[in-house]
Amino acid sequence: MENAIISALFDQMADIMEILGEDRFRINSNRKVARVIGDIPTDIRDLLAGGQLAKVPGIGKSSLAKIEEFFKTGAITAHQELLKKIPPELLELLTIPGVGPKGVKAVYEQLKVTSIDELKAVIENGKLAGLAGFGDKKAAAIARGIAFLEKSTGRIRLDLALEASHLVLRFLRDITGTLKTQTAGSLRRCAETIGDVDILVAADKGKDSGGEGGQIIQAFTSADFVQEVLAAGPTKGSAIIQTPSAAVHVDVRVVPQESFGAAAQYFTGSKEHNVRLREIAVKKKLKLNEYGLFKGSKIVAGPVEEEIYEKLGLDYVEPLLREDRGEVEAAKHHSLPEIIDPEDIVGDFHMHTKASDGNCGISELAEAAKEWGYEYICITDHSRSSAIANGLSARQLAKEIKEIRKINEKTKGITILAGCEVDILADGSLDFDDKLLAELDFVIASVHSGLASPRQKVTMRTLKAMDNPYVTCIGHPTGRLIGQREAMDLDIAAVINHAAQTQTALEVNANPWRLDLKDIHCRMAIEAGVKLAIGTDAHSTIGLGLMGYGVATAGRGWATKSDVLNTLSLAKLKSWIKIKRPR
DNA sequence: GCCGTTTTCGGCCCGACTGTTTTCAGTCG
Repeated sequence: MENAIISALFDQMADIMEILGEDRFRINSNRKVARVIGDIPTDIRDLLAGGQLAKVPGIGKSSLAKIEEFFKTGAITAHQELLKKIPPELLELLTIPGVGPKGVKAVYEQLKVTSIDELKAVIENGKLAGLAGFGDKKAAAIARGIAFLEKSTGRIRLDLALEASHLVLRFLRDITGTLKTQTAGSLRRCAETIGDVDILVAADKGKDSGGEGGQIIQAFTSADFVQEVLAAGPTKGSAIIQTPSAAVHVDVRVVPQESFGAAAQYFTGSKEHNVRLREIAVKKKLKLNEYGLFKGSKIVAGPVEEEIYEKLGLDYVEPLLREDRGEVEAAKHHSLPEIIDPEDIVGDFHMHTKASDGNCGISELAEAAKEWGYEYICITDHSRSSAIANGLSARQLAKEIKEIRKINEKTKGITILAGCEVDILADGSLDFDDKLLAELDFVIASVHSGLASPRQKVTMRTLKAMDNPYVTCIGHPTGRLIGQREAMDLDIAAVINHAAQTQTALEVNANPWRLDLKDIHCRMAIEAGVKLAIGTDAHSTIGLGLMGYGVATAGRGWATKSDVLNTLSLAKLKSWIKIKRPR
């Protein structure tokens, strides 16, 4: 699938045009095309052939022609023409924090710098500081930016960002002058990775430099956990903080209480969602910024986030949906989904005990799950081929099933289902025979080997597994590990179609390393009528607490309660599973 | 380059912080 490649080409065209100083609106158009293509879950080659690509907002005639050209020739002429104008290595300079297109242009034209190493050299020999518009401080800031880039791993996982936010929130709430706090940005939207953690503080006199704002930022930037201060003004502080698990970039913004809702809206983003809202505001002769929605100088909405949407003639959009993926139109036409809430979840389908690679027993998990208010859980230890995870043999699984039944009889207040995370083998067959699988209440089938195999192979294995009447669900369907391992090259459209045909659920693995299916694939599955099964893949009682990440990912895919299997009562769940099985 | 419930042409979102500046450009989100 070439979506990612084409998206990157459009982004690169925008980068080069920025360095060349071309028209910013045309640059933005290319950026938008790149983003829109990146958000499309299916092969755009198919959409192009079917004529649907021309209808996608943001992709106009010119971009469509470029995409067609790419599929015909494997390249885009306009892109190659742009590449002739600058050395391609120059683009890496744009990744340095503090260096933008103008800076790149200046160092290239005046100092012949084309790489990060060459940039380091002109910082050291003082030539950069001598450049017009630069200076000692700016050179030092760029040196810090390079150092940060070299040690940073880029965007961080959701759980690490959440940990950092808790640390900072606890600190800020104890400061005099803090009236309210709120997480914003991509963390509030539960994006799968987080660039920096945004935290909002409501304070009196936040806009005055001598007021609470300055004091709050000062307290934040001098806190023990702060490793490096990147910026500190009266209303905004930016710092790298050290948590027990990671170094995290945190931005704190202080706003007056009367602007808190507008600021929450503004800083939650996404940027693209906000642009859409501000466009609507302009059409209504209003102005929207982080201090409020204004008619002239009069504030129309500000303290409460919901009112911003209301006054713009929109239904309230949940943060999870704010990605400019059709939610603004839906809010206008009152057709937003009522997305799933963590409270809707009544069970967890995916967990491991110490029989395979977990570290607690069946009863312990059941007792812990009761605390979550669940009606049922399903024990799903690994099968024999997952040797590295101490997978169970057929005999061991048969024994575990008996043990689960016995413990279930003694356990009050929750039902323990017998399941297994059975390996999908290289030929698409399963690790256990149907006779044993038929003993289980719930079967997750997962690919754990050969993830780098060609598209046809990994797709075939997954489709074949779904044909098995005892397979309830495909576990972590794409196999990705965020920031560590690429997803399998799965034909996701084929998998979703087959899941719909075979009454097989697709897992949303809630582990923040996985979040698999991811949001846009969840949405595609839902549109095809496929049920999602959210599982924590817990290896301990603590792991049961990961459910929220999975629920958020499904919500980002526009999932409602009825799209998710583990919102069903036990009786309804059982009859759903039965439909596929032989009578 | 894209788009149209004020437009098929003429617009296109908004502000904070920094550093290098005598009033603002660049970068970021």
